[in-house]
Amino acid sequence: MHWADVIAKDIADSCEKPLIATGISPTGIIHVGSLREAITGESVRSAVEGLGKEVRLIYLIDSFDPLRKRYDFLPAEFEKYVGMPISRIPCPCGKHRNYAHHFVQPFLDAVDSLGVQCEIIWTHELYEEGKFAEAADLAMKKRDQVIKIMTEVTGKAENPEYAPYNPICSSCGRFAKPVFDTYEFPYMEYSCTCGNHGKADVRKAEGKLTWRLEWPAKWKIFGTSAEPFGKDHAAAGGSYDTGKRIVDEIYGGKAPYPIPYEFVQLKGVGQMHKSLGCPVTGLDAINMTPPEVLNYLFLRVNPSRAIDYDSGLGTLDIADEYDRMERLYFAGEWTEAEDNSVRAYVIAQHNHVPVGLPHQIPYRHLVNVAQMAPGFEGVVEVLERTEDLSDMTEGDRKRLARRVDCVRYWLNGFAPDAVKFSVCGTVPPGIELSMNEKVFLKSLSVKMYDCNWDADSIGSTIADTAKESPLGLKGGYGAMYRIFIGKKAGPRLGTFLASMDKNFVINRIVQASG
RNA sequence: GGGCCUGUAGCUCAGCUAGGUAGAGCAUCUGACUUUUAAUCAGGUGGUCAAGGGUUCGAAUCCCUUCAGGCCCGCCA
Repeated sequence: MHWADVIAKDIADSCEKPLIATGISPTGIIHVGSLREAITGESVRSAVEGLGKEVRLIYLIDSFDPLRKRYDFLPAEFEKYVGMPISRIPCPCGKHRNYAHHFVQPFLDAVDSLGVQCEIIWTHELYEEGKFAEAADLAMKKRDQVIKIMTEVTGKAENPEYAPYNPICSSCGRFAKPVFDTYEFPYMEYSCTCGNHGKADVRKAEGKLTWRLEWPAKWKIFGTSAEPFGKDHAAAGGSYDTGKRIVDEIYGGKAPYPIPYEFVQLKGVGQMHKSLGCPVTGLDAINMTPPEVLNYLFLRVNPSRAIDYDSGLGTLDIADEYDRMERLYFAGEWTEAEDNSVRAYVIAQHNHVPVGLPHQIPYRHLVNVAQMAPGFEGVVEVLERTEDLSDMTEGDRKRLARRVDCVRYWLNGFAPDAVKFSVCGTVPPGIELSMNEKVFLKSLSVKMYDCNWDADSIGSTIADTAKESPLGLKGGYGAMYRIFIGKKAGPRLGTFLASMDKNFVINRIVQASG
């Protein structure tokens, strides 16, 4: 059974109306790993839904987290915002409502395009609405017990100064040091490094629970039944362990069914980190991988397995594999070894499996075609030279358009040079042709005048001419690639040349043969 | 120091909570298509399932030990 089905079954068996929670802390640039969490959550949600249960997925944005430091990608003036909640820091680019929005908005768009059906919840709004008041009050009243749990679970030395709740200074807007012994609901005194003393109202957004207390508070508030989280939280003595006891002993609630997952690494680069910029951001991944394929990428392996995200040729492999699974699914026949992947394909649709096999264009082929013609219509034109596209549905066209965009994005920033080509404006300088090659090109140029300008005719004209030459097919093709794109190999010549102007092609051949 | 995860064909991974003769894709090789390159198809090669021990009629699968790699442990998915 696929892992998402196993988890879904457990959840469906133990909850009447399951609620899956997931979230993100948008303190910096969002990376591919964040996508794993969202997709894992949505996959479990749709699998539970498939079992006939009413199920919700909420997406919590930790918009009230403080900015820890001025990251390198932030302008120098952001130094002054360190220590403030990110919902109250201005947007770095000026186009969004605040800092949190700036980093999370593109990601939310991405999540939307992946078909994740979730309710977005902003943590800073929860604080403003006083949703955390009860938890904050309990945590403060039972602070001794909280500290006891912390030391017991983490095995670290007891810290009598441990603050379950951090007030925000009314003067400078940064998190300040709480004064514990005068606490009386709802007011908490504090003294700030800026010299200000004051009182924070825990019913208002005048302070924040620390992460280890906030997480279980969310479980209690929403009644979370399952939640995916990174392995950092899953470590022994980590925040899931402390949260489990906090929610039970302090708040009187229940911990969710845990779905820990391994981190995603970049192939050949290593671990990603939100506070450093990363070479491939979550947005890049979204832009270069079709959404359905990205879903599939995370679904095909167990959450416990680390993923090396390959932004190179691996992107093509995974798209091809996705298409193959799609074909198997609609053919209704596959081997046992493929069972898991076919199921991953189905879950990747989030209960919206197409009614019939979509019109597939091989992804690798698209990489070539996208380089032969501009725009989407241009691509369609080239494709139509060799293939009947009349049976394409509106959905097929949309998918193709999206894939073309992805391929272009990939070609621009991530594709290895080996797959890239562009038609040179003249015979590339430095290209030396042998006498045989020149003779071949000369006789080819003559035949090309009489050749119909379609892929098949061009292909056979070149093949026939090459076979008559001592160069043979291989040598003939090689010469053509060199004079057109300056490389030893390239896309199939028939379709490739057919996408260009006949006179241009002939002129080039004549030019090179002289 | 504590803990989690991983180790199956060159690569990416199924199979491990049904213990019963090792699987898929990619790559590679061969052949077909009277176009051998980067749109197709059909075949083939390829693994003492990290190592050792135990349970069993039988173990990739369950148990123990070891080795290797990755990662986490009051910020981080």
